Amino acid sequence: MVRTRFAPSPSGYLHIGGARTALFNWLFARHEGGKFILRIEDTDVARSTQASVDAILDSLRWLGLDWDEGPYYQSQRKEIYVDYANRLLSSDHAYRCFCTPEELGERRQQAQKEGKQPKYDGRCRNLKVQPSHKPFVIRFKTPLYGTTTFNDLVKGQIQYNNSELDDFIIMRSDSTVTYNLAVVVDDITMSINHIIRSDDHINNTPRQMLIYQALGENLPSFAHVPLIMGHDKSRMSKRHGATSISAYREMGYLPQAMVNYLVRLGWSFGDQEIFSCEDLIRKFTLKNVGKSAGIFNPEKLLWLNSHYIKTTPSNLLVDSLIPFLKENGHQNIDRDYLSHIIPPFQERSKTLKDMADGLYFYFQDKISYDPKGAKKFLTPRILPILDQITEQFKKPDAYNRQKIEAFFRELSSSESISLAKIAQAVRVSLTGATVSPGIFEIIETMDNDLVIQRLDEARCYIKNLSV
RNA sequence: GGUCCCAUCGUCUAGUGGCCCAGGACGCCGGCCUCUCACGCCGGAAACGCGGGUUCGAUUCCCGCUGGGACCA
Repeated sequence: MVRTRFAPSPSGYLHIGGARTALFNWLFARHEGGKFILRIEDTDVARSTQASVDAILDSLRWLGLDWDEGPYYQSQRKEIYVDYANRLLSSDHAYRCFCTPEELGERRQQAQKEGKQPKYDGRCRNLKVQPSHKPFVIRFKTPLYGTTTFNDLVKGQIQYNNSELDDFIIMRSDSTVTYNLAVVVDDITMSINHIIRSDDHINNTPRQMLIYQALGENLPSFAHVPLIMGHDKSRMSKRHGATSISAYREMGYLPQAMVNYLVRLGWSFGDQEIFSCEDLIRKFTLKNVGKSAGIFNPEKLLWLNSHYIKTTPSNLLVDSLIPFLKENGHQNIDRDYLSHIIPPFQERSKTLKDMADGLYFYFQDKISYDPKGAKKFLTPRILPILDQITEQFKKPDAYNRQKIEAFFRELSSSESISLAKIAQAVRVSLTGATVSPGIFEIIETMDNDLVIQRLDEARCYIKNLSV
């Protein structure tokens, strides 16, 4: 059975790149009917926080990436790592090194001066007599000759000369183990057989393979997916703007949009752009993952978001939307009513935030007029028209879209005034703005009393102008 | 500096020797629709980094260069 894992270190929010790695692992596991395991790499105590763990788990759930096991925490597995380090020591695949950091620093400088590789010179590799009370680190005994080769599921054949690899440290003098050992021990003990991770780990792979071999374990398959870059082709960081999943959530993006965007950045299925989750699980294979790094493109993400806002049934959108309305100060929103009024907004909102902002006039007691709009459209000339419209809407059966439109068109011809002028005047009266969804739809969905009230207010406004 | 990875429109990509004077999508430009703004629809500009091979024929295979990136130091 396929077993994949996502192993973030909890030193901040889940970022775009990490989310995509998690997504690929999840999709691969789901596609293959395998398991997806979550592991928290929190060995760096100084930078790891519980708040980060919570944030990461929260973002994964939001994206819909559920895990089958874990989260396991590296910080709780220290004895296991030490045990494995000792095994390597006793099987002569590792050795104690007593060189001090100062000595190593000197030798490195010396080597650089002579134009040599600044790698460890293997001085303690075959020590006859070991000092008894000096601190030591444990180094892995890397083969001096030969090559380490693997067939990466994304990149293809990759080969390293073992002579290029030095005797790297697997356990520090304070008995904490280094990254390469911890990862391998975790992946072995958690039976991970497909390691899908970002390609900045490629150079670690041969060292990790050597540890697997020294331990007599079967090698997993490796798949290194390219990194996501910022617009300037450098690795994504804060200075490229919003990079965390939670930031996009707060800006009003939908998880489906995020997933769809992320998966298409580096993976493709012919010319298809839109994928449902089920579709992705069915179609996802590593063979279709591209080899080259991709640049994060916020415009395309925004387009996908607007697509999903448009196509998601309104009743399924309200729960995600309500927090944004609350954020804008609107409380006690009726879900059914909300679901009833948002369809025209779905057509023209790029984010849930946009939508919440656009809906304000439904929920705000007092609206203020856009100055330019009021000046241009709320004129004495339009007053008698607004009077007639107000009268019409006092009739209970007037609030039907077809009837509203028919009435407006009649007015337009009988009063010899363009429909645009009438519509804009009513728009400003009801919404305060010159931009909104179709005015007939607004009248139809807005509370009848509120329509009358706003029209009254607009008429008062015009009357006061002429005084 | 060493090791490794990568290279099709501005961006994401399709393309696995002839179907490609290169297809789709975002963005951009123009038009249509129209009560405003959007949506939608139609149309347009826009790419195979360079140089050698291999081949009857290379975007597609091989080599070199250049460029970008990652890791280590």
